[in-house]
Amino acid sequence: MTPARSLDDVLEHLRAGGKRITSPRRAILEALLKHAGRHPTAEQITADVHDRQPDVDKSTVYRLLDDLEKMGLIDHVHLAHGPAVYHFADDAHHHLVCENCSKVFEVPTGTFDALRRRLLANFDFEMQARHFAIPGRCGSCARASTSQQL
Amino acid sequence: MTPARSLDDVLEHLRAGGKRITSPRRAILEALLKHAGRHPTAEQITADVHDRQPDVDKSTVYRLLDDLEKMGLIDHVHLAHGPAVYHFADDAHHHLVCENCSKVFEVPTGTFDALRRRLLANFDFEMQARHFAIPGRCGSCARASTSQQL
DNA sequence: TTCCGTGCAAACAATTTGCAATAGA
DNA sequence: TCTATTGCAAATTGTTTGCACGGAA
Repeated sequence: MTPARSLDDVLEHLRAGGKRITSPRRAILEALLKHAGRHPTAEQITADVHDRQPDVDKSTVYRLLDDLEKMGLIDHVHLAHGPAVYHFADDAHHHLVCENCSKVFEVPTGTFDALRRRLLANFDFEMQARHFAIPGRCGSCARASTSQQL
Repeated sequence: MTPARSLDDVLEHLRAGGKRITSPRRAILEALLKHAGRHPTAEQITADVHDRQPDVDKSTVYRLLDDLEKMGLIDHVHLAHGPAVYHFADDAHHHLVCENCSKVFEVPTGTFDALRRRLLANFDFEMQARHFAIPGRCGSCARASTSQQL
């Protein structure tokens, strides 16, 4: 996957996919790029767009996010609860979410290779955890709480 | 965890927790027990209850499911998409869901021991995957589709 | 001139909540 | 009696959809 991390880059991908370049799309892409490396929700992206263009509707944001995902430029991830978050597809990683403090930790995809092989060998199942975070408890929350198990 | 798989058993747990025994609760528990070993949704349980007592509201079902979970009698699991499913807590296992055919496969919790240890050692993170299924593709769907990767 | 893309409003699914009436203990 | 529990309706959250208008190509 060629990284697509500049506005021109993504616009080019859009054009190549037969999509039109519009002002809402520019604004959404700029917001997305601004959040690169983080995990923005559709709502956060929409809020960002609204700073500049208050009339852009959230449905437009969702529609473009869908398109970008179909084009393989971005991925969505469901954290333990709440809305999906988005990140660039070339920034491949898996996610751990603390169910207590909601912090998100990124781990290299290789971390799951052994499990992936085991599920394939023992259960004939091709794991695909890209879109779902692994929930649990981060170290500091685990130590902070003397309470019962999660 | 003492298995609680008979109506009397669960009623006893409820009483012990200071809860009242009511007719809606009996019906919900009977439906739950009838589905033991499967993965019913709140809606399926409600439908079941309605066969006998059409006036029981789904909010009542949700409220009892919450209570039972707080008491440690049942667990909920989020499959890849759609509603949560419920199963008895003593029937501990993890879930694989095929994103194509939606079939659910149960795997022993031990399957994840190595990953659990690795996440703890490398990332100071206590994995708790009980409430979330691992999505992917089951063998037959993987072989059936000559299409692209998930 | 074509359609694609858009804002708007409404629909959606799953779940939660407020509230007054009811019924267990 | 006394308060937990219930049905009902409405609110919530995150996301999707139908539709007619407007603007990119």
